[in-house]
Amino acid sequence: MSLRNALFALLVVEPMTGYDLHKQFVSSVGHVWHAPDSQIYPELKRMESEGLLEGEEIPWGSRGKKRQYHVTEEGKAAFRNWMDTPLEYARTRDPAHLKAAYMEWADPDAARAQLRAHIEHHTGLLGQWREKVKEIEDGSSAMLNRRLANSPKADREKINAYKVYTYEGLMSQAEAEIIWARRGLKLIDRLNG
Amino acid sequence: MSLRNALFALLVVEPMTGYDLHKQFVSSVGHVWHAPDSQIYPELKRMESEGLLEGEEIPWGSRGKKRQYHVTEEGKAAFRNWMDTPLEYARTRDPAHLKAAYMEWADPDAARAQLRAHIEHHTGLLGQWREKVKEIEDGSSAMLNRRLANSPKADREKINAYKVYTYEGLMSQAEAEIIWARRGLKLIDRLNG
DNA sequence: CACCACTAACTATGTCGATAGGTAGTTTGC
DNA sequence: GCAAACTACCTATCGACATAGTTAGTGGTG
Repeated sequence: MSLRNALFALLVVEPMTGYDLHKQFVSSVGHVWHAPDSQIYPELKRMESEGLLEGEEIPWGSRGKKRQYHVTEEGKAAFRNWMDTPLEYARTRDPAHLKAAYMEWADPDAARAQLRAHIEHHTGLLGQWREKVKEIEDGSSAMLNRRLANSPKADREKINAYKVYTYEGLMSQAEAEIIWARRGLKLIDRLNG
Repeated sequence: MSLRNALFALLVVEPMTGYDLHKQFVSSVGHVWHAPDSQIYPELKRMESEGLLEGEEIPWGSRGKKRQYHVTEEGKAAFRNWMDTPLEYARTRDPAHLKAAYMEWADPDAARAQLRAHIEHHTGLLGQWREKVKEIEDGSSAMLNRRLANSPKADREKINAYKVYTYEGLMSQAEAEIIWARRGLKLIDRLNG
């Protein structure tokens, strides 16, 4: 159900094609919800058939065409409804911590490599997110600027603030992972004297 | 593939039935990897057919019977191989942060309720994990004691240390989420002052 | 004008996981 | 002595995701 609402979040800003949405899933929303295009296209059709979206054929070049979707009132209501409904929490499935719990089975060097990869992975994410926050703060994000332009003035501060707030949350997750993995490296050293 | 390795992690300690494993997935391993019994039973069969496990019919009561699985050498090799192979990181799918990113669409009170639920959820987990760490530290966990008894003396310190280390990682994740959600509550107040 | 990257959309297959059942025997407690 | 709870195992269905394709038109570069 979250894919659907990620699509809503993008489409309430401005009408888009499946391909446009797909690109957003690579960059912006992709940071909190990833989806391949093979999931996006069928979901758009389903949403249209349920009356939550409306698609419009628009020409592209001389012979080409594309389908642009916009959110109906019913769709907006569904999105707001999801926003106002508390989440159900999925039970954990965390391969990195699963592995860590049984690390005595690993070769110490492989375990070190694993933790170093964990650090690298989260350092990479951290870098990306810092960039994103910077973009928001100095207003250089095209998507966000369109979103701000299409929104009532009163909402603009909120839109920025919640975006930054979200990225800060992701960043503190990543920082926690990095600290944890560094402690793990020390632990491996200690246990393998 | 992680379900398979979670099963290995339990079965290398001692032979178990599907039902025993299922119970472990509710309590111990379930904290890092959840699985319903409807996934466990077929996976055990698959692993047996691949020669990674061997099942043995043992009587239970007068007419009942159960199937106890133990890991073959091939299975142990497969587990060690997984332990020594770096993880591939799945792209994020985080409904809580997805929602937070578009919180201007929510009713402020609903958003507050959401964040309070987030705090409660993670506070609950934190409590469970603190308990688990205590159990490990004062040696009152039955499963862990069997595992320690079946392990070479040299490994016992490692087994305990990696378990505690894992729970500490989970705990710092939960703490980060709680801090983030508290900041969110303040932010909502400020923006809707 | 050929080439290539990009835009646009879609399909097909397989696994994973959630959910919700069903059957049969066993043990415990009142 | 029987109901309830637990042990044990299994199936069936559905949606979510990953992966890997296919087809067709567009726009820019050498």
